[in-house]
Amino acid sequence: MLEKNKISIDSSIENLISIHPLLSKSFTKSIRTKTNLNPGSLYVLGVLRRHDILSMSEIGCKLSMPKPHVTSLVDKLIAEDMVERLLDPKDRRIVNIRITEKGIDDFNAIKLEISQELRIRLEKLSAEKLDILAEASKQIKDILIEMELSYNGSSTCCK
Amino acid sequence: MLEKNKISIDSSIENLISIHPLLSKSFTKSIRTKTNLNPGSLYVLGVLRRHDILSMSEIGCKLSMPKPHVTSLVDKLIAEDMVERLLDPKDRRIVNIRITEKGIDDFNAIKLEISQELRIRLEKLSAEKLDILAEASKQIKDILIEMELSYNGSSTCCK
DNA sequence: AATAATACTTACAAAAATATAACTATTATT
DNA sequence: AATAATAGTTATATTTTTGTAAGTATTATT
Repeated sequence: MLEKNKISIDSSIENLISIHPLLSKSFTKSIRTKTNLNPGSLYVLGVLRRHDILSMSEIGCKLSMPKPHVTSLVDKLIAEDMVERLLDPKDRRIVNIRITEKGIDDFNAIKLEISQELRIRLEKLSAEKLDILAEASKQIKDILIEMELSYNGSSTCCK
Repeated sequence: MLEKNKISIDSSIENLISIHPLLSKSFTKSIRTKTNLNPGSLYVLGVLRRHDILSMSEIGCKLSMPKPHVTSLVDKLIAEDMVERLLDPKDRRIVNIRITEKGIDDFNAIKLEISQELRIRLEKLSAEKLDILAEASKQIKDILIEMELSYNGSSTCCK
């Protein structure tokens, strides 16, 4: 590991640790007040929006949630017809969860709702900063998703 | 509002909504397993690390926490000598909280602890991606902190 | 001077997340 | 065939967070 890379890693960690509670502030409260889903169920819906189909274990792994919690969150989403259970024909122990059309529509609507306050604050930024934010947020999202995938494949997750 | 800005805002929101649970996954679990602070207390410590002194109301505002919760989280930090109460000489209703030297040291140590897993994953990234991540995360942090401040000044917060 | 508003605390209830153990059904190993 | 391992569920307890109401001390308003 090069010295230059170490510096990049250190400052990335420093920045990401600061970003986390700031984003949390932006979204968690709106999820509670503006939707009838709890935050956990919405995160499950979000990860299914990205992957379409995941087993119960994979969901728990990707969101670092204990399995029993995943069960209860998925139960709520099923009650709302946002996701559905599919039995895996190759291994009948596995329960695959797929997001439904309604789930996709609802998720998009919820995203609009919970981002209203953030949108108001973003509208006050300069055009230049908005450009920077759009580009930087895309880069971080892509890298985190890439890491999520590689992490998932390792032995430390979904053991 | 220009059409170009709208597009930047929409895609920023889309990206930030995806980033949030991915970061949450990275940190929340390590906070529980590797520290004896609950996540809330650590967020309070983090915001005090950035601002040095804040009143109880300001802390609650910046972290979108109900006041009674702030009281209990600050109590825990005081018990650990990480922060201290200061009476405001100009308005004796106000309780200002200041991070101590020990609080700063502890926070830095905790940051190292809770970022270990993330560090392992970051080390697998290419040098090019690490550069991008370091730069992008700094840009986002700066913009979110700038918004935090302006948000704080508006009438919608700390009412 | 009396009243209202503010900052904070205390007390309590409820929602959400976490952790653990026990259990069923299925698949893999021996 | 017997045993072990895996995927998921159920049940239960604990921690963390949220929300609300009431109360104290102080400051601002009238």
